[in-house]
Amino acid sequence: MSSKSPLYRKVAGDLRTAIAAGEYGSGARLPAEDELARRYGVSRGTVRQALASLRADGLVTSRRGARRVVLGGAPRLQSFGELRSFARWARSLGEEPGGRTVAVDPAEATEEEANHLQLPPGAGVFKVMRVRTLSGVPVMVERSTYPERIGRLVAAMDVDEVSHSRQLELHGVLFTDAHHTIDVASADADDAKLLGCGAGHALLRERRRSTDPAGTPVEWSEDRYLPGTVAFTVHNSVASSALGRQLGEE
Amino acid sequence: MSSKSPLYRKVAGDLRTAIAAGEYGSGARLPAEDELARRYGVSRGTVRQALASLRADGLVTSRRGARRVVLGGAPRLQSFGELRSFARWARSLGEEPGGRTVAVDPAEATEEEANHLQLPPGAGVFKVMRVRTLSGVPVMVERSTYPERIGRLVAAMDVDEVSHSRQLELHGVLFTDAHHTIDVASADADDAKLLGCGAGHALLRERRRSTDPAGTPVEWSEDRYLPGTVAFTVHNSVASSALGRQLGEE
DNA sequence: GAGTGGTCTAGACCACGAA
DNA sequence: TCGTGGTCTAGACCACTCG
Repeated sequence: MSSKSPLYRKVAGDLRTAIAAGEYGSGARLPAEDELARRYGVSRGTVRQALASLRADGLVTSRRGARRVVLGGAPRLQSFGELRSFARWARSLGEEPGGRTVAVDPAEATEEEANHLQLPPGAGVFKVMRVRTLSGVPVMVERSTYPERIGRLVAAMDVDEVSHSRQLELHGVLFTDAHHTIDVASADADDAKLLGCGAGHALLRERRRSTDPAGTPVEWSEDRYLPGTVAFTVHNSVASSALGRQLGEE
Repeated sequence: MSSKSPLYRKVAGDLRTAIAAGEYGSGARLPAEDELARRYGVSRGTVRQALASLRADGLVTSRRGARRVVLGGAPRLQSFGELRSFARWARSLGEEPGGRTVAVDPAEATEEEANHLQLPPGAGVFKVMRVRTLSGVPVMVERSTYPERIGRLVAAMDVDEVSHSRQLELHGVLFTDAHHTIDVASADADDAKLLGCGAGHALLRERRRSTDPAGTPVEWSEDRYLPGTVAFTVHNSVASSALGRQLGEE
């Protein structure tokens, strides 16, 4: 039982489990911070850190003067609570992820690409197109642009490699932050062929810029999903929650 | 200058301003926590609270051992960093929001509605349909379902009232948490007429369940946007960031 | 090895909610 | 009024990064 993970994780994990198990029905009040601190033999600050994480995930409310209340947890689909690769996300839903690389092209970065990857205009990049499947069924076309160093690693991978991000991790390339933009796009000829829909068919589009722990951009990607196969979910709250997430800016 | 807002807000605000003003170029390193604490005459904990908020918004990285790095901030579109009403969001972009109520109907909650609003099956609700405009151009159809008490307040409002949420605030009804699901839907006859598109046209759909500070559901809404008029943006990071946001769960 | 962020403690005072 | 969460302090030790 040697635990190398922080205490607040243990506390948060226990509370998540208890909530998931229905020990606190929807609308029930959580124990007070002091009570939890006593129960776990930790300081109140540590308990608050655990609770902040539940709050960020939209599992509980919190306001001054009243105990925290358990929110009726809707089942999560593609939650943005934490950055996760397609493969890891699929597996967490009990689906079997797949992927096949359709094209790998060295190229010079367009102005937009150079901008997103913070490279000089015309710098060398690798463009990779992949079909992603869930249990064998094509659901998404992924077009990623990588800086040269990373692109080389991707280009060397098997075309049927399921998780590029896993492989890149093994080479010391980490994806730790991402900024996503979601809207609707129209299927082009490639999309239509790969997804088996008509050209011009509307697709759910997610564009993503991922960075490593040092803040260096490592990937610029555009994913197009067949409608009905996935949905994205996000939780939100007004300014001034526990431990000061989110500011407000008016 | 009597400030009733917390200290960490002041610190966070200053840092945001400095970053926005380009005082720390993209990739630059922020001052150390101790340095900021000394500079503002506050404790390190307070500085960390401020920095956690920047982290949550995707403005900076943070990892043990190295100074925080400023991320190249992409311009935000419809950011989910903080819960904001359509009207407030539009104004923050310099657009002029508008809205016209098309229909208000008392009804019995369907099973789905009762579920989302945590009401008994068949409870009385109000269903409200509205067209939302940006600078006079229709961009979205909003179908909201309210519990009876709140629905009555909405039903009593002027059909041209721009911000229902603002009015509800004045009546003591607060929206503090929301859970969003984003996908693609197809325009029905109402959508087509109100948005001026063809029936069957693909729309960007956001479904939302909002709750008040006590965790009581106050609104269940389905918004359908004309593609190209708005996009949603979200920021994300892997587990274990400053002040323990997000857990990970494997 | 020095600097830095991550975790944790043990206090304190205040603002707010509920009884 | 009393319990509760929000804010804040002043320390401490450790794990990690970087020169």
